[in-house]
Amino acid sequence: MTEKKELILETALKLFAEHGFDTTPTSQIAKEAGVSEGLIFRHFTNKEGLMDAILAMSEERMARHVKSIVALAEPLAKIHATIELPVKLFSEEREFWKLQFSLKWQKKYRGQSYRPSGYYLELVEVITDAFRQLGYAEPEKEVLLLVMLLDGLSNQLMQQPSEAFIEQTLSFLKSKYQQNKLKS
Amino acid sequence: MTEKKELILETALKLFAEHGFDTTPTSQIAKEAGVSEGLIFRHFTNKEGLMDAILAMSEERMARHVKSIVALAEPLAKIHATIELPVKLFSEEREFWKLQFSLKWQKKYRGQSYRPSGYYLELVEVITDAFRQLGYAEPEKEVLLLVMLLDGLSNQLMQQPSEAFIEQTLSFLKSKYQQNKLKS
DNA sequence: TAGTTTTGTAAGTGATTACTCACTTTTAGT
DNA sequence: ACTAAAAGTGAGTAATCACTTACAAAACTA
Repeated sequence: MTEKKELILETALKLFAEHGFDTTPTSQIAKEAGVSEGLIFRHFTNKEGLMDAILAMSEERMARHVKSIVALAEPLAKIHATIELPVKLFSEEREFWKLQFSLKWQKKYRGQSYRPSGYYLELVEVITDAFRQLGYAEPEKEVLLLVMLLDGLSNQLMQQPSEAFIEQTLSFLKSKYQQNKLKS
Repeated sequence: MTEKKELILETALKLFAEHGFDTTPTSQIAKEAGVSEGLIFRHFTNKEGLMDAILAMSEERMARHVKSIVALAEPLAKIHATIELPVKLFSEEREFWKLQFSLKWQKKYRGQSYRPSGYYLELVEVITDAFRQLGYAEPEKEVLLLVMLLDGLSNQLMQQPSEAFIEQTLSFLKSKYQQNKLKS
């Protein structure tokens, strides 16, 4: 990976997240990266290839996070770590995950490059088990509920809320999942 | 509203929901509507004007639903009706709401045409009150949680789940909000 | 029915776009 | 140092796009 190739990737990520894939011309990417437009196509074949390369980074990054959650011993700790996941993703690589989430709604990337990754499925399994261990009556449904909740949380995070809001929301969510709670 | 004008709106809605705003050429809209391309601009000035006209319909439709929820007497009934809202929206006008939700992620329509409508704010107020009446300790936070949950549910509904899945999920969600539950 | 407005069309137009190509420069292996 | 491959450039190009314009048909109004 040459320096300029990496620069193209970073710039494209930034611009795609900011303006969207379709509304970001390759000419602009080249210009802001300080690179000839032709180089983009030398390295990534076409515009979609550029997007695919960006998407490929997603798997790796998500893998790190999922691994660290799976490694936790306590089932409750796993659930709490999962709740924190969206916030962590957005604080680390805001542009990247913004793009990632917006893609879910685009037909082109549904079912193709953006299919649920293996790590996502692993996380679901692990959390299902965590709910089971905690004595929840319907662990599969609880996971679905948690997934929906985190989707919604990501939605909130898109709007750049304050640190205080995030803190508050997070602890409220966690308070919903505690040892001494009803598990009907 | 002439027949052809309405035809343009319907066709544009369908295509925008299917392929996205930026990736749907006005030429295709005209072609599928069986209308000359120029007529689109006669009626809606430009492509964005067409989108705005579609968006304008959103307020009216949402208004109907919110009004019927607000009219309910029991606070718990209000909450359950709110839970059912996304499913109702998607079953009635799938394409329309798909477009609506995908717009949230597009910079162009965040904060502009797609700002939280008055009806949304009214619903939030009403549901906050419902939670308060039910004795929940932090009604404002409960509403936020419910909003996130329904965002996530809408996400699920995008993937065209089975009737059985919807039924199951809905009743599970409702079971989380019941009179005899903990209200910490 | 004459006149005016509205609705509709077909054929453009200039700008923009993703992508190519012929070419030069840099890098790396021997 | 020689050479071949890889990295990089910049000037195209064909296609597509949103939008315009000149004009005709239809619908309303008097």
